[in-house]
Amino acid sequence: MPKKIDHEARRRDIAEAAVQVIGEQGIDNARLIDVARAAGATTGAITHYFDDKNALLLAALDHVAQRILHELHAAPTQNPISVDNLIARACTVLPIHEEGMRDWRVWLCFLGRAVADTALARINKSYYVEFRDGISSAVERLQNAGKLDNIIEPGAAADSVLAAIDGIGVRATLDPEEWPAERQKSQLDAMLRAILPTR
Amino acid sequence: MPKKIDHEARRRDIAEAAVQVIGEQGIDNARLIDVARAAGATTGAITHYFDDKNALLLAALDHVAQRILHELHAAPTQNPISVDNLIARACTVLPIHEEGMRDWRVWLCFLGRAVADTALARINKSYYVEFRDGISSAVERLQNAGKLDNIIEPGAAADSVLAAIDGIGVRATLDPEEWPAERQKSQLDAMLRAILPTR
Amino acid sequence: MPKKIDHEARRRDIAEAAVQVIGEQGIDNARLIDVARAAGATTGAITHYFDDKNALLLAALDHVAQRILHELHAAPTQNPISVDNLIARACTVLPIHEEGMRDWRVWLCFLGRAVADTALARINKSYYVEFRDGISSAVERLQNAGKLDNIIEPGAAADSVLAAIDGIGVRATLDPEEWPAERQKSQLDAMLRAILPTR
Amino acid sequence: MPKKIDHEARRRDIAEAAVQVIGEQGIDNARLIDVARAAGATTGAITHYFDDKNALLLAALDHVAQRILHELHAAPTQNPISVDNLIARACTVLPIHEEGMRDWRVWLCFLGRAVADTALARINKSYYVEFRDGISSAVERLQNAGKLDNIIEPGAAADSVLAAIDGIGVRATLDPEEWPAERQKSQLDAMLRAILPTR
DNA sequence: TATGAATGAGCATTCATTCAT
DNA sequence: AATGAATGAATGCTCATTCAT
Repeated sequence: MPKKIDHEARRRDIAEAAVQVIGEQGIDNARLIDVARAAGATTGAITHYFDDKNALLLAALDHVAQRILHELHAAPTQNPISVDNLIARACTVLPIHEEGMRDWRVWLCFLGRAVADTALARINKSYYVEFRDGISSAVERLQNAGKLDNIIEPGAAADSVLAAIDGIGVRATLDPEEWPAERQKSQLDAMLRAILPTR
Repeated sequence: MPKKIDHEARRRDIAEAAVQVIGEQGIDNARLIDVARAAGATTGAITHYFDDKNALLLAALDHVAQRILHELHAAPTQNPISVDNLIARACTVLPIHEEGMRDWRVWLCFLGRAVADTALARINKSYYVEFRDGISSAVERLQNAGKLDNIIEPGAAADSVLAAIDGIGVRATLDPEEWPAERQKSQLDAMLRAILPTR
Repeated sequence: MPKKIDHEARRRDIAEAAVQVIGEQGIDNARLIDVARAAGATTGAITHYFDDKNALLLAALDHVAQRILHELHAAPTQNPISVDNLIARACTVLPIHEEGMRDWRVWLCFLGRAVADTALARINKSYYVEFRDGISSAVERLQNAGKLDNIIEPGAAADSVLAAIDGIGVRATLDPEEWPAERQKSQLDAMLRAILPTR
Repeated sequence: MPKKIDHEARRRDIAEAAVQVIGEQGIDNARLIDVARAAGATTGAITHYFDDKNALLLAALDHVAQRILHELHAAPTQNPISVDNLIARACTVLPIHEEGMRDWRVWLCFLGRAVADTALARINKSYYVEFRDGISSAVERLQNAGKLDNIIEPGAAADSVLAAIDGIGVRATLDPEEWPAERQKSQLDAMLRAILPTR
C-alpha cells in the first residue's frame, strides 16, 4: 500500500511543521497558512490530512509527547540499571538542546490551552500517566536490584521525579539564557539525588 | 463635578474580572466583552482603564503574581523560623483552594503565552526572581538559626523549592481530581524535606 | 451682559482650537477630545457651546474663511487703487506664513469633505461668492479708474483670479518645501499680470 | 487547480469600485463593505488583493491620477502641435463629463487627506511632477515650433497651466451646477491664452 | 489529491454622545 | 457651567473553513 505510506508520511510532515511553527510563533500565532508554508503545502491540502485545525494541533502535541516518552524509555534494558542511569535519562528530557527546547515550548503552549480545554487536559493527563508509569517501574527495578531504599513508594517517587523535571523544564524554557544545559542538569541531579536516597 | 470614582479600585475590579474570566475560559477564549460583563461594565469602559486588551491581560497576570508573592511572604517575622514553617508556607501557594486553583490556571495560560511573547517572558522572569529571592533569604535565615544544613547553597535550594512547587502545581492544576489538597501537600512536603536536609 | 461676552469668547477659543487641531492632524484625526485639550477644556464643555461635532467643524471652517475674506478686503479704501495693490492683496491670501498655511490646510480638509456633504458644499460656495464679489468689484473700480482694460468682464476676471489663487495655494499647501513664499508670490504675480492686462 | 483568476484584473476592478464609492460617498464614508458590494465581492476578498484599507485607497488614487495623466498625454504626436491643441487637451482634463467629475471628487478627497498624511502628500507631489513635466515639454515643443513666445520659461508656464486647471477644476467640482462644461472650458481657455502669449 | 480564491463570523478598537454629579 | 465616566454603535481586520476547478 504505497499510497497509505505516503499519506502517513505527509501527515507526519505536516504535524512536524505544526510543531515547528508553534515552537517559533506560539500556539496563538500559529495560523494554518503558516503551517502549510512550513510544510511546503497549502491550507487546502492540510484539510485532506486533518479534520480541522484542532486535529492538527493534537497531532503536533502527540509528536512532542511521543518524542519525550521515547527518550525517557530509550534503551532501558541495554544499560545496566542504576540511579545514575535513571538521572541521566531524566536529564535527557530537559530542554538542553535545540529540538528539546522547541518541544518544551510547544508543550507549554498546550499546558496553557489545557486549562480551558477538558479534552486536551485529558490527553495531557494520559501522557503524564505514561511518564509516571515508566519512571515508577524504573524505581521498582532499582529497588529490586538493591540500589534504592525500599522505604520509597515507587509511585510517589515517580511523581517527585516528574515534578522536578517539570519544574526545572518550565523555568529553563522561559528563561533559556539563565538556564544553560549544565545548570539544568546539575539542578535536576541535586534534586533527584535528594529525592531518591540510595540505601 | 462628575461622579466620584476610585480610579484604582475600578482598575483592580476589572483586572480581577479578567483573572476570573481567564481562569474559567482560558486566555484564548477571554473576550473583552466577557471581562466587561464580569466586571459589570462595557468594553468601552475598559478602555478608560487599560490601553488595550494586552494591558488588561498583563494587569491580570500581575494580580495573580502579587497574590502568590504575598502568600509566600506572609507574616515571615511573626512566626518562629523553622523548616516546617517554610514548607507550610510553600504549601499555601499550591492550588489547594478555589482561588488558588483559578490563579494557577491563569498563571499557566500566561506561561503558554510567554513562549512567543518576549515581553511576557521578561515579566515572568522578574516574578521568578522575586519568588527565588524570597525563598533564598528564608533558607539563609534557617541556616543562620542552625536549623538547616550549611552545606546547602541558598540560591540553588530556592531553585529546587521553586521547581518542586511549580512541578506539583502544574500537575495539580491540570488534573485537580487526582490531586486533592492533601496529596499535593504531602507530595510537596516529601520533596522539600528531601531537598532541605536538617542538620 | 458679561456672561454673553464670555460665552462668545469661549466659543471662539474652542473653534480656533479646532482650526489648530485640524491643521495639525487633519480633519479625520481631529477627535473631540483633541480639540478639548487644545482649548483647555473637556469634551463635555464643548457640547455646551456646539450642538455636535459637525457644528464645531463648521465654526472652524467659518473662522478660516472669515480670516481670508478679511485679508482680501483689508483696508481697500486706504490704499490708492492699483493693479499692483490688488495683486499684493491677493498674495496676502496665499499660504505664505505659519497661520496662513494652517488655514489653507484646514480649507483643503473641508474641500475634501464637501465632496460628500452637500450642506458643506453649499457653505463653501457661499464663501466663493463672497470672494468673487470682492475681487469683481475691485476689478470694476480699477476699470473705472482707468487702470485696467475695459474689455475685461469683471466677474470672469474675478473667477480667473480666484482660480489662480486656489491653484497655487493648493499646490503650495501640499508641497510647502518646494513653494516658499517668494515662489508663490512671483508665480501668482505672473499669472495675474497676464490675466489682468492694463490698458 | 483553483479557479483561474486574473489577479491584476480583479485588483483593477476592486480599485475602480473604490473610486466609484469614494466619488459617491466621500472618502470618509467609504467603508470596506461598500467597496466590496460595488465590486461584487466581500470584505474578506478585498484583503486577498490589498494589504489593508489604505492600500486600497492608494490604488484608487493611482487609478484616478493615471487616467488624468493619460488624458493629458493622449496622442500628443499625432496631432499637429499648436497652442489650440494644448488648450484643448487641458480642457479634456477638467470635470466636464460624468467620469471626470467623479475622478475630480476622488482627487479632492485625497487632497484633504494629504494634509495630514505625509506619505500621501509625497505621492500627490509625484503626480504633480509628472503633470508639470508633461505640460512643460509641450510648451517647449511649441516654442521650438515658433508658436509660443520664447520669453516664457516652460516650467513656470507649466505651473501656471496646472494652477489654472486646478483652480477651475476644484471650483467646478464643488459647484457643478454653476460650472457646466462650457463655462469651465471658456474660463480655462481665457486663462491659458493670457498665460501663454503667442509670439 | 491539491489548489487558492472566497466566505463570513468574530473581535478589538475607536469615539461621538450622554448624563449624573 | 463644567466634568469625565460610561455607553454602544460602527468598522477594519483576521483567519478557519469551504469549494469550484
